[in-house]
Order: sequence, then structure tokens, then C-alpha cells
Amino acid sequence: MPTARAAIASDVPPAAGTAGRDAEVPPEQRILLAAIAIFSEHGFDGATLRQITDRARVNLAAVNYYYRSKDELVRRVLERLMGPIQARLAALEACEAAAAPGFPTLEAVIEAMVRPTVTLSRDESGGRPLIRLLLQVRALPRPETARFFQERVDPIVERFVAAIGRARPELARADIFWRYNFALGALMQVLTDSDPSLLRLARQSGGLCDTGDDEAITGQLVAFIVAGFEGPPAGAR
Amino acid sequence: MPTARAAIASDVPPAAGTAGRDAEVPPEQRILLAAIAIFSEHGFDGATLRQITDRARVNLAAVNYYYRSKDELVRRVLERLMGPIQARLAALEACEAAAAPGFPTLEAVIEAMVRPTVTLSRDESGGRPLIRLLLQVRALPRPETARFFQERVDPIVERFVAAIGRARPELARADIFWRYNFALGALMQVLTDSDPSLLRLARQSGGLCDTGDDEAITGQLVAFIVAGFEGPPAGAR
DNA sequence: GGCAATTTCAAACAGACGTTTAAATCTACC
DNA sequence: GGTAGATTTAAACGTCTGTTTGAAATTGCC
Repeated sequence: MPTARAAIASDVPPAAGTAGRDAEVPPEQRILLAAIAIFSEHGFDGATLRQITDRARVNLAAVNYYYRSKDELVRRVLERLMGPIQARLAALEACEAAAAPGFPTLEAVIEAMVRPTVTLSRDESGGRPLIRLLLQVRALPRPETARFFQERVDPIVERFVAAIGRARPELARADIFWRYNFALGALMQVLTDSDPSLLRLARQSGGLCDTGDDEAITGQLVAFIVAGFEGPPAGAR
Repeated sequence: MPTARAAIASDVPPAAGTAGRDAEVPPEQRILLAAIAIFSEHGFDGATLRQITDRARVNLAAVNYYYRSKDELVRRVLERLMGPIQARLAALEACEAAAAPGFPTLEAVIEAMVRPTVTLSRDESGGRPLIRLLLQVRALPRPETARFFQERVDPIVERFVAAIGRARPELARADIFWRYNFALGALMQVLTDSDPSLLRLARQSGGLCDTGDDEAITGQLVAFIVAGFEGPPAGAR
């Protein structure tokens, strides 16, 4: 049995437009990209290896050659989910660096949380499927993904909570945790909704809300979330 | 071929505690309840008819006898998803009736949106699986479910938007739509998180946030959402 | 150019899936 | 109590799944 070489993480898009030259992207990566796309559309269970290999233009057996099994392929796809979350962390660190030696404003922190994810979700070939997958993982938690999030996402949550706490020292730490999760939910909700196959909000509002407009989404989200954080604590009314 | 009689919609719980007498709940309902539970745990594709029939304590063929096929069973389960949403509508109408001849406050409208869903999600045998399914349907939109939501949920959204508009006439209609969707996202996020199998928020916060406490969740949500609605419009900063 | 290692391929595999069948069992009514 | 209908059952069906196989094709190297 020959040994399959390790995959090299890279974000080269599948070059949808340049259908002429194919040999650019190696099969191993084509499989991973196809898997992300198919998984995001049909779910991990609903997706078929034959669907994936058809899309990747490789033989069926290539999946078991490069990745050991479907489960292993799923695991490799899950690792890619860190991309959107790490982009969020990078944006936070950038805005903290920009504000040094002081601290970024609440609005800047929230924008660091929102904007990278919104931007990412515009990339139909790369980011958008990842966002869809993030939602699926949330909706159907597997034991493995729970551990995955705990280890790699929780520290980033803590970073944001700390940054918000510095911008609004009067807020109780518990309240910040609550509201950060609410903000995350609002963000994911509108990104789900802005999927071209859904567009519920745009339809509901009779076209008043343009979920295709990055600046509109970001602006609306930041305004809502900042106001939410600045409100009185839960017991105060 | 004998004709299966139509199912009668009812919300009798599976009587988990009273394991002695089984003959109370007819098999047709046991199948539907088991289907909701199994679907919510494994997804529509991941779930197996054999898992469902095992849990319902019926023969495998019973599913095709009472419901024509798995797809038809899925459709029947999807109809149950209207329960949580209709509870939301009922709460809105109740609070509007209580405020007559005036209009309910913004806080009252938001509470009507939040509280029934939070309460429902506490019912481990009935409501909780439905909430989990709602998230799955959002994450993996099928063409059928999209139409389903459009026809039956959109009118309820409109009712809430109108009620919020009456409580805060200064808000632009577009902004209300945006923020209603943000609020919905915050609600679903924290309900997902409060699932006993996850409890991320409780862990992240080191126990500061008790997602098992109905009043805590409701209070935190209402405070955040009301403040979010009361904030300045997106362009004003 | 020839050899070795790697990659591709068509074909088949066992197992699980949803579904169907026909006989067995139960239930209600005369 | 016997009969017609409804329900339950065990077993099998064809199909599709992920995976494996061994041979063919390709690639890199001396």
C-alpha cells in the first residue's frame, strides 16, 4: 500500500472561471474544496463521496487514497472552520494594536468581530460554504466538534470578552458573556439569511433590507450590538 | 393494501417516567415523537428508520404503514415545527389584548417573542427537540422547508414588526426588520447553547452564566434586544 | 530509456439503507 | 364464535453507501 503524502493547507480557489487549465490545483486539494462545498450543501451525512469526487473530477477511490476515510475527510474539513474564527481574532489584534497604548472602543471591538465574517461570507467559493458548515456544526453537535470548539474557539471568546470589558468597565463579566453570545447569534443569523438560496430577510422586508450589501449588514449589526451592550443590565428595569 | 388512518395531532408526552403502562400512546404517535427525537439528534439524513422504530417500540414496517415513506415522515415532523412559532404568535396576541385599547410596550413585545420559546426549550421530551430541529432546518435549507417558512412564518414576522413599529414609531421599518432578525439570532443562539449536551456559554464564563435558568435567559435576552432596538439607526454614528 | 514509486482507474466488496411482501395476529361487530 | 378488517410481524428485496482491490497509467530519477 503506497503512502499518501500529507495535505498542504492552502486557500487557492478552484478557479471556477478558468475552465481551460485544470492541472493547476492538485487533486488532493480539489477533493478538500469539493468536500467543503458538497458538505455545506447536503450535510456531512447527506453528502456522498461520489458527489464529492464527481465535483473534484477525481476517481472515487482518490478520497480513500489521500484521506483515509470519509470520517477523516470530515475532520480535515472541520479544521478549515477555524479560518473564519481566526480571521476574527486577527482583526481584534489589529484594532488593539491600532489603539495602543490605549484600548479600542467598544464599537471597534464589535466591528472586529463582525466585519471579517461578513467579508468572508461573500466569497462564494471559499468562505460562504465554511459559514454554512459552521451553522451545521452548531445545529448538529458531534462529540468531536464540541471538543474542537472548546479547545480552539473558547480562548478567542475570552479575548473578545476581555476587550469589551476594557471598553466598558462598568459591565459585569457575566453580562458580557451573555451579550457576546447574543451578538454571535445575531451575526450568524443574518449571514445564514443572506445566503443566495434563502434571502428571507430581503423578501420579508419587501426589499427594504439588502442582505447583499456588506456595508449595510456590517453597519446594522454593529449598531444593534453596540446598543445592546450599552443597555442597562438585565435586572435594572 | 389496508388504508392507514390519518394521524391526530396531539402533544401527549411519551410518559418517560411511567414505564409500566405502554398502551396509552398509540403507535402512530409514538413513531412521530420518536422521529422528532431521533431526527433532532442525528439529522434527517443521519437518522435511520430502524433507530426510530426501535425507540418507538414498533416494527420497522410500521413507518411505511402509517406514513408512506421516510420523506413523508419528515414532512409530518416539519409541520410540528410550527408549534414553537405559533406559541410566539399567541403570546404576542395575548400581550396586545392586555394592552388594549393602547399598544404593548417594546419590552412586552420582545418578551412575547422570547419567553414562549425559552419555556418550550425546557421541555426535554417535546419542545427541546423541536428547537434543535429548527436550527437544523436553518442550517440545511431544503427547497420544501424554504417554502414552508415563507408561507407560515413570514406573516408572523410581519405581526411582530408591526407591533414593534407601534411601540417605537421613530424607528424606520427597514431597521425593525434588520433588528428583529438579529434578535431572533440571539434567541436561537442561546437556546442552542443551553442544550445540556453543549453548555458552551456556561463553561466559557466559568459558571457565571446559568443557561439552565429560564428567568436569567429571558431577562438577559430582553435587556439586550430592547437596548438594541432603542439604539440609534445604523448611519447615525 | 528503464526502473521504482506514486498516482489513477474500473470493478467489485460487504454492509446498511428504505421499502415491500405475505403471513400471522389482533380487534370489533353480528 | 366466526368473520372482515385493521394491525403487527419476520423476512426479504433492490439500491446505494463507504471501502478495498489489483492492475494500468503516470511521474521522477539515474
